[in-house]
Amino acid sequence: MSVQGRKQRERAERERLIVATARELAEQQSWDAVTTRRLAERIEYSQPVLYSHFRGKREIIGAVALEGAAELAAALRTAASTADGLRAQVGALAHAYLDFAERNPAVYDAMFQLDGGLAFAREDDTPEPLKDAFAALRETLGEVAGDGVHPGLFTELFWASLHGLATLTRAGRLPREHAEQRVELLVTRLAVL
Amino acid sequence: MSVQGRKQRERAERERLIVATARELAEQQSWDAVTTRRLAERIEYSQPVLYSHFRGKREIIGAVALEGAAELAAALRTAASTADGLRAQVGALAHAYLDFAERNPAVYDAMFQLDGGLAFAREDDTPEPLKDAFAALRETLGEVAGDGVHPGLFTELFWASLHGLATLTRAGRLPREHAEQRVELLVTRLAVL
DNA sequence: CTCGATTGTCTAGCGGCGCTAGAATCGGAT
DNA sequence: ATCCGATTCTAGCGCCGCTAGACAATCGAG
Repeated sequence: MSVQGRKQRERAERERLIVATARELAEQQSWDAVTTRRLAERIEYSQPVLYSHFRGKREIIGAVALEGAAELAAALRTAASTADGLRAQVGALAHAYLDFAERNPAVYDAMFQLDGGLAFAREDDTPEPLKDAFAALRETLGEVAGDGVHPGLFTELFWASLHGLATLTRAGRLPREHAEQRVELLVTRLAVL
Repeated sequence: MSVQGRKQRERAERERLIVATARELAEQQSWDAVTTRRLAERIEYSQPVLYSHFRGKREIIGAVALEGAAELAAALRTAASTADGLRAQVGALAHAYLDFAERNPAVYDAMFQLDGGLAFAREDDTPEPLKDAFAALRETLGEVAGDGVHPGLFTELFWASLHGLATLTRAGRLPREHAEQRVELLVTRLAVL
């Protein structure tokens, strides 16, 4: 009865291959270059095979986004736990966030710029990895929200600021030159230490 | 000799029509709905006419973006000049910015999310309206940067925060519910009053 | 062991996209 | 009235996301 099992494993493996290949192609060239034809060619299957795993291109982007969210959450927790003292922790958290966006631009786009068909904001059906990445931010930032300020709300604001810095920098709207100073200013001003 | 003049005017008029129609269609439906075919049909010319005014779709988006930048700059200046006191001015500025993004989502996308082929960051060839919108922010925000903080850098950070709030809210990533409180918190914490 | 049914994969094609070459038409100057 | 240059259009290229239907491989029942 292990025949079915083997098939299932092979199928799951192929799904991982699709997601990994899409991500790779997006990082190498851009999401525009990730067409169903090229993706199919790279995994050495025909186009329709993609549609037996995902409803369409959106869902593939969504899968990359979820993978990215899990990695981001882990990176944030590592950064926060490595630093000593509140101030350093918040700084490390912010840097880790911006580093992630800078080093994985395509994944970051999949998460926050493209339509990956992922639900949000409605508490219930937001995918777990995304909630967890937010939770990772909140664990540290909740400590510096200040008296009488809701930790969740404070985290949302801090996150939005990071997101703005990340996207505007990457789009060439903000010179990379003083990126460091902007982060420092953000941490100093927003966090109550 | 006014024949040439009339033709030039008609041509300029048609160009305005193209930009206005693209903007309208984008706001009504979405930028995805703005295809060269549909756009051509709405202005009652054939597709290639669009290419006698713009290099391609990107440039049309860029034209909408520039129009939007000029409007945003004006809205920001009006807001700042209407309020009394530094604190109120900064608050009004922030609200005006977010209102603009909320009320003109397609235009905002043209400016900051889509590729309109506009240069940035390199001081020299950034289009005038964009520099001016940034200048409008700086005029007010420069007053509250705080001692020893470069006004331009402070403005960049404040702008990035607003941009983050605008995009994440519009994408449904942040609940609209406490939007007001987030802005208040941003103003209170970032600005040195 | 055979043979129909089920499952999996592929070929081929649909409608729509941005963009362009070359035909057709128009309008002012001679 | 006729020509010629500018303007506009028709038609079509190569690509996109997606899917119907043909075909092959695999499995379970007789």
